[in-house]
Amino acid sequence: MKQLENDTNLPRYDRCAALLMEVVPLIMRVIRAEIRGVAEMSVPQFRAMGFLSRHPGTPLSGLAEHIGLTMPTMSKMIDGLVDRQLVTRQSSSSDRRRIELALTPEGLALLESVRGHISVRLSEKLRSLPEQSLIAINRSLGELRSAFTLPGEVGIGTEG
Amino acid sequence: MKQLENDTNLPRYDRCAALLMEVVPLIMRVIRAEIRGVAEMSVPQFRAMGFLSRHPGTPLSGLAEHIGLTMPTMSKMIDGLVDRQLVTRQSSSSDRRRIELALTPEGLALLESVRGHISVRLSEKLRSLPEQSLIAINRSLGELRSAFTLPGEVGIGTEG
DNA sequence: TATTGTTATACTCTATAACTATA
DNA sequence: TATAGTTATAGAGTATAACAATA
Repeated sequence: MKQLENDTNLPRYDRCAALLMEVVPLIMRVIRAEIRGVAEMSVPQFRAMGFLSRHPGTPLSGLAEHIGLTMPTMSKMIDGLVDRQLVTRQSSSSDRRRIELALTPEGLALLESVRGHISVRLSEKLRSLPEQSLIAINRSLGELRSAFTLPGEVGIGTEG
Repeated sequence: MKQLENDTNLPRYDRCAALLMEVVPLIMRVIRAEIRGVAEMSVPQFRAMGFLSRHPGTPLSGLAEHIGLTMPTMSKMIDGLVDRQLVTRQSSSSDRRRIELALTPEGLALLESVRGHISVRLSEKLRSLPEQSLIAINRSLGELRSAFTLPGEVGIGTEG
């Protein structure tokens, strides 16, 4: 079954996939622990706040869709963030069914603080690597981002 | 603030950290969706089975510690896997307080099946990248694995 | 009638505390 | 008394279904 023309690259893909299966959860754990520890917040909450920082005024339905949660789930999540005064929830003047969500200044500050803490923690781990490796890793991560970003989708560090 | 000797590399670390924050959750979602979709299983369940495939006979306490869950949580998780006939739970002959955990043949087959499906799904995403990039990405992932693997810790694709 | 959001309910995953059996 | 594991209970986080308000 490896005779087909398209299969010549499969071992390389397999190797890459196996490495991703191994490395990605390791790094995800660091990120999750930092979000929890610094802000007592789940990853989806953090992603939602990141999205709102880029798209203030987003309605609940749009946010739920972008983050990949149902509206009831997002509604409850926003309840909690509003209670913590990290997010504002305001009826739209043009369509009173809609609510426009945005970060409070405290929410934005917390978001930036968490991002900074994650960056510091990840950098600590990266310090063992030589300069030349970091250059290559940066390029590789940029290519992985292209490969895994669907049109309309966003990442944790940027939009959601 | 960029004049300090030690700071010359900081932007590179920052850039790398920001990319990780963005890329890692994207890939994690693909992996999680595949585990859920193929095996109706959570990521920790999948990791536990991966660990048992490498360390059959592990007691509950050891598994809980390696996966990073409490014993009650692991006990309930194993309940479910035993009910599904993916894991066996057998009292130790030398110390009857302990139970020795292992995969059933069905459990091992499911584990391998899920790994294959994840690999296929990740490979699909990687197909857009040129051969040369894959080589560099493989090298980069290997270095990231080194940087993020603590002694005794394991990855999803290998041990846990 | 369709859309936006909330409430009701339930299930999974997780934890801490209390308990049982064994050492 | 100490250890391995389970049971009891509780709190997030998620979903589907039913509901309310608005268009």
